[in-house]
Amino acid sequence: MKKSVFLYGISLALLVYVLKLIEYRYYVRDLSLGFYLTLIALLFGALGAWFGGQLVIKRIHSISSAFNANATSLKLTGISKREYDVLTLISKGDTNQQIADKLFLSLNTVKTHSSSLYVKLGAKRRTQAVQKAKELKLIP
Amino acid sequence: MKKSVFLYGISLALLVYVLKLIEYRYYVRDLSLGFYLTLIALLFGALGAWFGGQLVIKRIHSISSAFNANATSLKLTGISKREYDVLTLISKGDTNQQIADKLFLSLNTVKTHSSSLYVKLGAKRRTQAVQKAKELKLIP
DNA sequence: ATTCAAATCATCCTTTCGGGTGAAGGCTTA
DNA sequence: TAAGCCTTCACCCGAAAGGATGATTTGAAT
Repeated sequence: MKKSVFLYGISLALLVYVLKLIEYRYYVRDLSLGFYLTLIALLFGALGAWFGGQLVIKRIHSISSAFNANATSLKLTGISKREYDVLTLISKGDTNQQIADKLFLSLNTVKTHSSSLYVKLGAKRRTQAVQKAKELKLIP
Repeated sequence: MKKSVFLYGISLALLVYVLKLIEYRYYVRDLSLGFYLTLIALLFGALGAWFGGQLVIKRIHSISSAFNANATSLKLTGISKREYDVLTLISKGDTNQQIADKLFLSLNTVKTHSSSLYVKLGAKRRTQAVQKAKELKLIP
C-alpha cells in the first residue's frame, strides 16, 4: 500500500519533470499548448485509472484474504480451540461420530462441544451454526 | 459500465473545455505554464484514479454477483426447481418442518426432495449438501 | 395417446442430533 | 488455594433427519 503510494509519487515526479522538458521545447517547437494539456490529461488520467484500480484490487484482496481464522470474531463469540475444531468439521458435513473419530474424542464430547457452539453462535442446529460462522468469517 | 465510460468521456470533454479557457487566460494572467500543467495532472490523476477504482469495483461486483443461480451446474446435477427451493432453505439452517411450512408442503415431500438432492449432490447429509452446493456455486 | 419426469404425499424404520444434567481432571489467574 | 474455564466423558430422552418404497397427479415430450 505504502509502496504503491510511493511509486505513484515517483511516477508523478517523473512526469512533472518530463513536463518541464516539454515546457522548454514549447518555445522551440511549434506545438499548441492544448496539445500538451491534452497529452498530460490523458497520461495522468490513464495513470490515475491504473492506480485507482490497483488500490481497489489491493483492498479487495486484503478483505477477502482477511480470513486469518478471524481471531476477533473468535474472541467475541468466546469459542475455544476445541470447539473451533468441531465447528470446522461440522461445516464440512461430518457427523458427530465422524468428528469424534477424527479428533479422537468420544461422541458425547463432540456433542458437548457442538452444544456450546450453538449457544455461542446463537444457533439451534448445526446448519445454522455453519451459516452464522460463515457470516462471522470464522470459516471460509 | 457503458454509462461509466460515457460519464468519463463527458468529464474529460468538459475538462478539456476548461483547459481551453485556462489557455486563454494564460495570456492574460501571470501564472506559469507549469502551474497549469500540474493542476491538470492532478485533476486528471484524481479523476482517473476514481474512475479506475469504480471500474474495478464494478467488475468485482459483476463477478461476485455473477451468482445467477448457476444454470450450468443446475443442469449438470439435474436438480429441479422445487429441489432447489428446498436446497436454499436447507442452506439457511431451516429444519425440514420449517421448509415444509414455508413452501406449503408436507414434511414427507420435503424429505423426498432433500433425499434426491443428496443423491444428485453426492452428499449423505444436509450439511454436506450445503457444502457441495456452495462449491458448485448453486448457493451463495 | 402413451410415456416420462416432476411434484406431491404416505408409512415404516433406523440413525443422528440436540437438550439437560452431572462429573472429573487440568490449567490459569486472582 | 480457590475460582473459573477448558476439555473430556457419561446417560437419558425427545426431536429431527435420512433411507426405502410405493402411490397419485400433472404437465411436457414423443
